[in-house]
Amino acid sequence: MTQAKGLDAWLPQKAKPVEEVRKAEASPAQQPEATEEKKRKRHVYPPKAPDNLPPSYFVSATYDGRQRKAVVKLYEPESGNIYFWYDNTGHKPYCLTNLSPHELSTMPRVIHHEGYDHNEVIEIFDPLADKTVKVTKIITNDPLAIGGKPQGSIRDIIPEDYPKDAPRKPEVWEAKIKYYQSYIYDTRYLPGMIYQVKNGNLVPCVIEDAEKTIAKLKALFKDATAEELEYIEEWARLIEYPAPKFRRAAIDIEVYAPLSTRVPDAREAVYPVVCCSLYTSDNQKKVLVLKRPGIREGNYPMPPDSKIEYYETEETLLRAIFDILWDYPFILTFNGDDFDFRYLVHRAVNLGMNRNEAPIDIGKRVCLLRYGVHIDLYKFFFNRAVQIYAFSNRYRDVTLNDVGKGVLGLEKIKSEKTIGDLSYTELAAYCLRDSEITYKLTSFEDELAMKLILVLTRISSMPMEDVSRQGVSRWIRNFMHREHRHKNMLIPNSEDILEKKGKTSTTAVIKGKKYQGATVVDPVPGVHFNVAVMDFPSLYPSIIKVWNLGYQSILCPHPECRTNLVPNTPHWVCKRHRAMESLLIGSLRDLRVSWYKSRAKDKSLPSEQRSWYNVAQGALKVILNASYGVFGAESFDLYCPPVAEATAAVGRHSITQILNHAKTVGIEVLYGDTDSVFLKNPTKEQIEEVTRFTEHELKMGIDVDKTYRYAVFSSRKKNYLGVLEDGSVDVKGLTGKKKHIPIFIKDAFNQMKERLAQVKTPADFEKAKKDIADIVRNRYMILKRREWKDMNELAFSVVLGDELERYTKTTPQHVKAAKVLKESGMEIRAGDLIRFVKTTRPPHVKPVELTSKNEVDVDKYVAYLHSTFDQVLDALGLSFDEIIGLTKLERFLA
DNA sequence: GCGGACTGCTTACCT
DNA sequence: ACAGGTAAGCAGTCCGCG
Repeated sequence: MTQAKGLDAWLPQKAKPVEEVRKAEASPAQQPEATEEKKRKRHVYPPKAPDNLPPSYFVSATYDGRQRKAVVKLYEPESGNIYFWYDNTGHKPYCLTNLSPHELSTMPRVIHHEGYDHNEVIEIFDPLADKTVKVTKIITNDPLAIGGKPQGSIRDIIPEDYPKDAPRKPEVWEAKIKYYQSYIYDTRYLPGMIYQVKNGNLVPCVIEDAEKTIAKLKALFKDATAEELEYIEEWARLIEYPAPKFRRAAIDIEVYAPLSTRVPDAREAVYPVVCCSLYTSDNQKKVLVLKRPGIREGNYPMPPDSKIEYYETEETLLRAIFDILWDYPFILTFNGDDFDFRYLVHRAVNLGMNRNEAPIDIGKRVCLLRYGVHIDLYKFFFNRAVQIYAFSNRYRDVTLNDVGKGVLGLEKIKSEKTIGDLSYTELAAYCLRDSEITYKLTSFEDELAMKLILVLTRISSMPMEDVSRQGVSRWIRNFMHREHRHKNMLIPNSEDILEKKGKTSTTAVIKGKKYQGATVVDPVPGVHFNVAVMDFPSLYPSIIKVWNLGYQSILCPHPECRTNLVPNTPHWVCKRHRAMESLLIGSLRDLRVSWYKSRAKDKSLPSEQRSWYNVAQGALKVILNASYGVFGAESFDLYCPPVAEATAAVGRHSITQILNHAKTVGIEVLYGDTDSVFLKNPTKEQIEEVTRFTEHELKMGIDVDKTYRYAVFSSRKKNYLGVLEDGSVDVKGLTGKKKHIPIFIKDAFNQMKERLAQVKTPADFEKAKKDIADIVRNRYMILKRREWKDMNELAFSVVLGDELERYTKTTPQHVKAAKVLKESGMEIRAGDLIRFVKTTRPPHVKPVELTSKNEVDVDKYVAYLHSTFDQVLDALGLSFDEIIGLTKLERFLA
């Protein structure tokens, strides 16, 4: 390890002027102005890292087919450039097999394979067999020789050519790992971390400030074993090291299309690219526009300090765009994988340009850049885990408009016209807004999104391109794979885990599920004052830690472990060895709970640092929340159903124990779900008793998460309303909060919510009840008199979960409405939000746009209002029918 | 032929 | 392509009813 120099410039904790810290060793970034000649050259030869490169971030790794080497993309933040460092360790692609070298020598298609290099016998620990074994390592000169070709890959040849009557099954391991991942694991390089090139070698930088913090933080974990502490330290290093400023550009293109209802096909690229906007971290706001006959300039207002550049031909426009892609180390798009970049490449080819002029590599699903890192924010914001935990559901439709609105409060420019009808300034403003939103999605809250991607890059050991596109199960798989390689453990094949450890033994409550999940306690209906909510922080990760769960440890081969049973299951857990997953997940959990959660809230820290800790704890939350689920997901490479089942079983056992204990010490439990219990008006001693009991009996921490001034329960599970001491209101599961209901009803619900927030004592309720009755009566009258302002208020908005033609079993209302829209010429796709109104005449639904006031089925809306409010009203002792003035007889008849 | 009881499908939510 | 549990509304089916 070497000491970093000149790093202070991008340490968030020390904002010194750049000049002050710039060291005498000149940065290689100071390149002379590129001439046309040089520009063309760099299109062929990307910038190679010099023998000595100042501290730079490992942002990506890939395989260079021409040089047959792994290549690392390094981002040097002072110059803002990317440098390519080519492997100099001689690392080669390989896979493992149980066949002996002798057996391999009888397989000509393997040993005479054009990519085959040699083989050697190695010793490795087999986690399923729980012993060290000898396997043969097949080394090749080309990753494609192992796998990836449609036919003739070694991983396919071995099972094909091995004698069928042989006594054992031929096995091939680790043949599906991408080569650059294999390279990253074996070299122990950590993507996202800081490296220097010294005399041609890539060496890690040590950041003293971060190391000091790590040393300090380690002291907090007094109960941790030495092994656990090592893991905690490694995770902490990945998170404590500083982030750079990311020099980046958001881009967006517009394509001329004769029909406004259809998106131009990116593979055909028949229409011209007419516009490209650029919004960058160095404050460029630029729009490149194609000159076309008959287009007015117009005078649509452009943002100040933005500028328009006109291009006479499409070729020159495309070249200018490609130059941008050679300039910026990070390029942001919204759906660039599927549209912008694909279109640009095909369009360039259609125009007769040389394919290599476009610095874009097109894959099946992704488009990567030859030079920098392309981050497609559509993919990142589409990620469910990111959507829920990192952006707390602030958007729901993954469109630029909706994400921009939900996260930034910034929307697209609305326009009724088609691209061809816009004046130059209208087009430019429209296009620029799109890249502005795209850029700001990464800059808001102190660059939260970029930092999140960086932290996830480090945790998962994946290139930034991959981490921003792939799901949480890939992140988890990759850090587990990394750990296997670091410990010289064979990475088992999924089928072998399943075969050895088997399936599940409990019965799920829900038909079609694989095993039984969490317990939900029946709520005690009514209004309850002073409710303490106690919960286990990260229950499932804690269980995985405390119970030593992992695919190796569950149902292990040792006889003496068979008595170590998981409650309510026939599964036992290993007592001999610590499972790797238990260590990885447990240490990550402890670090989040004992360090990052509180640091993110620590007001004594500078705000930049607090925001960094907030990013970190959010990233850990995303991963921890998924860390149990992945074991029950077939798509996960270390899929092991008994592990998932055991985790859930211990969870049920834990909450049940608390319930029973609370009963014996006389605490009333009002409700509980998975990892929480709601206690009615508990004394301090009672809370202490519950805490003591769980820590002692269950070996897990529990705390009071929040206390409600009062909470309202109906008899429905996962449905309640709680008012916190500061007057803020938690609404859980109630229809009034669901996003598909008409605003007309939601508004009334929110009025009620606000009124309930005012209630402080049981006595306050009487007045509140009258006001709530008024709110309901008012809505009812508006409906009956058809006095609503706008049809949009009555629209239900439901997401079309699947393509229209795939609804074969039933035709739900939103599908009926979607079909009507399709008839009228609209393009309807899975994921679209369908807005419809309930009408009196069959088929009883109509898209909002097509509905007039007199068609509305008012009674249906009254019924919906009724059911929405009933969830709260019965607990308050109110009746919807009485509020709207029905007599007892009328109610009986109704 | 109609209506109620029932099951299944679909979406949105909770942890 | 992380899991299971719950609520709600509607679509579709079955069965009884002289």
